[in-house]
Amino acid sequence: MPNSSKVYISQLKDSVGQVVTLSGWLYNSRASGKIQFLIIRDGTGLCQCIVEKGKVPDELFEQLKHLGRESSLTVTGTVRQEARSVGGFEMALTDAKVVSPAADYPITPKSHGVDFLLKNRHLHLRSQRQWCIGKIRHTVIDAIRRFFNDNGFILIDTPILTSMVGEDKQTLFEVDYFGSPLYLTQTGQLHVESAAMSFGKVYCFGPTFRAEKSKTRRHLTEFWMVEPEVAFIDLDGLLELAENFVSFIADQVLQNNRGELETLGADLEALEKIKPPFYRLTYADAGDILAGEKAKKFLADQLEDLKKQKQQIENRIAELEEEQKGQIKQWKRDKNATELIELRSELNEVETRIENNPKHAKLAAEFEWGKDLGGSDETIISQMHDKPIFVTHYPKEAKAFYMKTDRDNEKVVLNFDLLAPAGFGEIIGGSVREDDYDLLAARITEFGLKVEDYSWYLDLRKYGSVPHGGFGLGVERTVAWLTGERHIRQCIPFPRMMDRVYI
RNA sequence: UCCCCGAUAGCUCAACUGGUAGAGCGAGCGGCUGUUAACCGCUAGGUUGUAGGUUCGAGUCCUACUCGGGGAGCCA
Repeated sequence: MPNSSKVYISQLKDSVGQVVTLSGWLYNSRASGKIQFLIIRDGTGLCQCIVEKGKVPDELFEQLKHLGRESSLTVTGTVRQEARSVGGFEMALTDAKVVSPAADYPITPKSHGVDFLLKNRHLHLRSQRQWCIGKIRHTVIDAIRRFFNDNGFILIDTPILTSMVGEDKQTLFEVDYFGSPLYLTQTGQLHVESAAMSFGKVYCFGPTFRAEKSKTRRHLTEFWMVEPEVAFIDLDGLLELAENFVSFIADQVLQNNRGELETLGADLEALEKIKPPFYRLTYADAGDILAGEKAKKFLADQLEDLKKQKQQIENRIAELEEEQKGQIKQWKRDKNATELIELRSELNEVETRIENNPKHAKLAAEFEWGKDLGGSDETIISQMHDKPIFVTHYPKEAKAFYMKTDRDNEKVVLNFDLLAPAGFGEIIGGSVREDDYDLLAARITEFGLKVEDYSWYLDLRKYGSVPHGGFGLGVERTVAWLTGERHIRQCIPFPRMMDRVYI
């Protein structure tokens, strides 16, 4: 290569008019006789490269014409502004060197099923959608650390191997630790509480493990969670912290990843709305909504809507199928076939929702004070709002032993869940912790746990106990919500699901 | 643990009430000087998840199993 400077695609705007060199992979290519369009990705973005016959050696022209997707290569050319090109810039090639040719790359620019993509996860990470999500996940994690670091919180690394049972032993992964059982942590909370008594404001951030047998789009067995814990704070203080925190994350993503959000088709307008204050409901309020006319009407309207949608899709399918039977041009026939495939998959989804709607309505109508809110209940509440919703003061019996009883109403605890709007559901769970030694010891016993096993945890209530609390935010759920990705398994590079680990 | 749905070409999907498997994409070859998941022509590509059953005949019906998807419970 001649003396051209090496640049990244993200910096092309500073190189207009100059001859530069890019290194990357062939994302896609189109040939049109004497001109070729190569889309190259280098990790920072996409760039269209123009290869004109006569401007490069004939041999190279032919080589590039037959180069497979995801071949690695280095290209040199002149950068120019070009509105028609992805990213707004393109490169007129004068030279290129294939580093390593690739053939038969399994992932094509057309649609693929989830199973296929997960089996090819190591390659799928290269595709646009995963790349955008990965960049946003990076911003989310960076925002999480920055928010706490800039607000006087100290990072505490809690153990991954633990003997403590935070919530329920059945949902823990057991590990053989030199002959005796130990568990993969499902929360750093208990440990982080002790650190809060030293530093005041702390947080832990790491992977967490749940052996829940949940096969849904919002579950992973291994996921990342950040858990702040603050001494001398009450429920209102926690809610305020949580809404500022979540708003900051959303704002950072909007500032740094607008392009990625657009590529993903995220709802930017909805994201702009994520600003304090969030909605505040008590568990009792939520119950009234669920069991009342409002939710009933909401779900009935939704069902009507879905049925209308279904009818429309079916009509269109019938129309197209009729057309396919007649005498039509081949290209029209192919186009219809593509549309039919899309419509059928849409229809499938709408039908599932129609099927689930009455079930969810029934569960909501059967709301009974004392039970925890179900996943579908949270979805309904979430769908009824356009901003995140706090649900507070759950019944004591539905929640963990460490949550502080409301001194004004002994039946409920000072806890909260934060539900993301538009049907995404829970992204945060948190509470004020029981800080009274005797009450906590009694709760431990009530839960069938041994007080001896929690002696160090109880010590925190023995030596200078203070009101304190915290919460846990799920990174993947947050990323899924912000990006509009329907399944959280797309929001972690290498997802672990129940009975299912690919690479 | 329970409920619903599915498995057909490398991928995404068709095949009306049982009649002998077809598109698009991808791959290969050719055409086209501005393409945007380009387009056009040709070629190759299948023991219809496995095992059994009903039938003159099974991708289609029945049974069991395997694998996958969605949801409930539980949760971030």
